[in-house]
Amino acid sequence: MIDPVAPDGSSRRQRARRGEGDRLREEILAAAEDLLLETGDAEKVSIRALADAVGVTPPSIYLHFADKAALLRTVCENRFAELEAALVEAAPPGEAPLDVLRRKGRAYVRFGTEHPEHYRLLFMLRHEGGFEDFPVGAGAFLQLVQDVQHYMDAGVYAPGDAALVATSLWTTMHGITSLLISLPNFPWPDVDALVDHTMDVQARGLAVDSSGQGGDRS
Amino acid sequence: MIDPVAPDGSSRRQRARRGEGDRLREEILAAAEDLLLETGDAEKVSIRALADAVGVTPPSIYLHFADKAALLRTVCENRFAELEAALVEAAPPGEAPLDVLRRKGRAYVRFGTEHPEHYRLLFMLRHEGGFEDFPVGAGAFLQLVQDVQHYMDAGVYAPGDAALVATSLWTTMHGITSLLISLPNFPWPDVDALVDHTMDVQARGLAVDSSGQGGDRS
DNA sequence: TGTACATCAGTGAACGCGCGTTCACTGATGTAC
DNA sequence: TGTACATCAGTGAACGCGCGTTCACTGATGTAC
Repeated sequence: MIDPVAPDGSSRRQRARRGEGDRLREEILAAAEDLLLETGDAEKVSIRALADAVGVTPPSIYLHFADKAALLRTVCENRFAELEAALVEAAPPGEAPLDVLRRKGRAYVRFGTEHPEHYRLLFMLRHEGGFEDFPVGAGAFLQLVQDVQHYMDAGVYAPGDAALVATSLWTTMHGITSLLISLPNFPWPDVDALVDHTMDVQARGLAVDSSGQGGDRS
Repeated sequence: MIDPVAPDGSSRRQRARRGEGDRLREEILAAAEDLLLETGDAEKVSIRALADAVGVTPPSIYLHFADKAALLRTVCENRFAELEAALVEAAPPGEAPLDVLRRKGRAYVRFGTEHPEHYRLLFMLRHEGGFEDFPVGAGAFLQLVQDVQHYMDAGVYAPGDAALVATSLWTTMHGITSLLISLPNFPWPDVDALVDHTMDVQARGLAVDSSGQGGDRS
């Protein structure tokens, strides 16, 4: 028996048993997540780096993914699911609308600052596809639209275009998150204070009693 | 005299006269802007592509820029100056505060959607530096802080932390701009309507008469 | 219980590519005498 | 006015690198007889 250590010291992975080939697939995906977190640079996630991290040769990756794009798409989907779960978990049902907004806002921004390169992959690179490319993300967005509609129907928000309002809320949260990621050394105020302030301003602006005009004018 | 056309058909640039070496520098910068616009991909702006676009060999670039990073930094600075000019021009002095917000918001978003890869270079890639890296950008931001402070002093906005409010306004505009760039095929509402709505909500949320609490609670 | 064989999870070497950058050089341009 | 020469704007060839991907292969694992 030969020690499974290559001459250069990098450890070589034990071969999966028959029928357990899918194990490598999961290991590759896990390594991609780790690499994104460790290097903080989506460009460093190369086929070769992944193979090295898992302890396997580059061609092995192609046993489990058609190409690099397919691999990254899978990583995206997993992260999207995690983001959606974080948002659902952040606001237990039955809470006051304004608190929901704050909580979800904070959770969204936290997700981005804790996994900056995952967030970059999801929302800061160019994605040509529309909704259909991100079924999970679409679900989370439609949930937000429904929430807004619900608040409008309940008389908490002024009546208006729920999709427009939801889009505005989402882009607002994204603005904070993505600039924190891109310009980490900008003289930021306290992040929670920024999120809370921004959400409060939005909440006041959307509330029925905030103006005599009743919703936006478009 | 030999025709200045290479065998492959690409045109070769006429050599600058003595003392006019800086002309190439300007041509390189112009080519970088063009390449960003045409390809829509900041990664395509390579030393080789630039040299080719200008009609020169790659080493010539190094006569005018220390390295690629220095070149891109110069491109950034130029674009920043243009963004700042667009913002100043968008809102002539003496206008009503709410209109100023709308106009500047629209101008900011338009700058981004018209020059997406320039915008990406400025705000969607990771920049390690703080204010000092972008003196022009810092100027534009401080201007915004002053505007907000001015509106607070004048009783238009509720009193509060002007820097916090300015940061919130900026991240809000950035959120719309950058998501439009990253996800062009998302089912966006009308962009102007989105900007106006978002700015109106912010304006209402910031106005003195929007709540009994008087400003943010932080 | 023993052996031939099909299957499956990988390997090893190589492909062509584009990249940033360096180095020794060339040849036109202007200047001094 | 003519010529030698310094200067300056570039060239041409090459460096080493890491990348995604392909291809023919190997060798351990389980199964059929």
